[in-house]
Amino acid sequence: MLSRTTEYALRAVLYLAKSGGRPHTTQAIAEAVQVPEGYLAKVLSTLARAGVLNAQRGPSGGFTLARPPERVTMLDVVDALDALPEIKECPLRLPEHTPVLCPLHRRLDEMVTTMRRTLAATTVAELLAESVEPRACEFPPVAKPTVRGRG
Amino acid sequence: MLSRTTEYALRAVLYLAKSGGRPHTTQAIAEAVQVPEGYLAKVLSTLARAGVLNAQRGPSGGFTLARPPERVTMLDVVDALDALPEIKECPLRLPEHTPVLCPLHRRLDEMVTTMRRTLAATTVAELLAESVEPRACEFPPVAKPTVRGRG
DNA sequence: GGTACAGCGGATATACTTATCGTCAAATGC
DNA sequence: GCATTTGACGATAAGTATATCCGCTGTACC
Repeated sequence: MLSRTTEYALRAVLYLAKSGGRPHTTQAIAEAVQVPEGYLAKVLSTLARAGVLNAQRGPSGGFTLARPPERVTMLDVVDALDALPEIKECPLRLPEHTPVLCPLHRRLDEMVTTMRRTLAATTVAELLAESVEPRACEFPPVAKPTVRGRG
Repeated sequence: MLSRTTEYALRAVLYLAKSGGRPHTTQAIAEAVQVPEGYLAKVLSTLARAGVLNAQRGPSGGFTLARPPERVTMLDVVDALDALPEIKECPLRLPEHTPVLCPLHRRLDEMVTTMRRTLAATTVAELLAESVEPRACEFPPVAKPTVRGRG
């Protein structure tokens, strides 16, 4: 339903929110949330461009949340990527379906709207708070001392 | 959100429901609902295999609805293709996320469930009934065109 | 049986999403 | 300045959804 890319982005944002304010590198996030590092790099860049994350280069750099978790919604993340379609006209472009959509596309539009509302109503902070009980959305331990370089 | 294939399928089913019980060929449907004929052929086959349509070969053959429109829901069509994901476990497969999902995926699962309910609650017959006229309670912001087609 | 119609199924092409890789540019510390 | 860290960006590959093509099979009618 939501793309894999969006799933990755949500996981990454949640991880950053949970891990406090200091920057985390792409590599660290990728290992923690189990997402291909090279691909995650692009996703994180997109989130930074959209203003959801801050990017900091150089030693002890990385990504941080651009706002406190209470002010980042799931919709912010979803919209940063490409996300939800707007159904504002019938794909057939029949004149009689504008501006009032035909019943089929009215239904579909309503579903999208409902999703938007749900996403907009849920902040990252809420997700974190809920995850205290039952057991948190823990991310796998990063036990392995990594060798530099990719892969 | 829903795939293009699903959109095609919904249009085709709606067309068949609207056009009465006699068989319609792939070509006729494709022209009517503006979908690439070769591709639609596969979609219609899938719908027939799923029991939503009946297929009849030979002269004056084609596709018909397998049940009266009152007993075909949008969900029947969507499910016939591949459609909505089931989010029954966290993609990270963390044991502590089963059987209770983490808050993130619980939200996503709820959204899918809501969509399913909406789709299941809407029959093809309802869509047809509504498409006769825009509902009285709706006031399009633009002057109404004189001629009105069907939806 | 023969012929025309229309769906069936496999092979192939195109487009978009997802993933990988290499090179560059900015930040930090010496 | 120079070396190192780390994100930015572009090119490319792999995978999946979408679309096209063509020969085959079942059906109706004569």
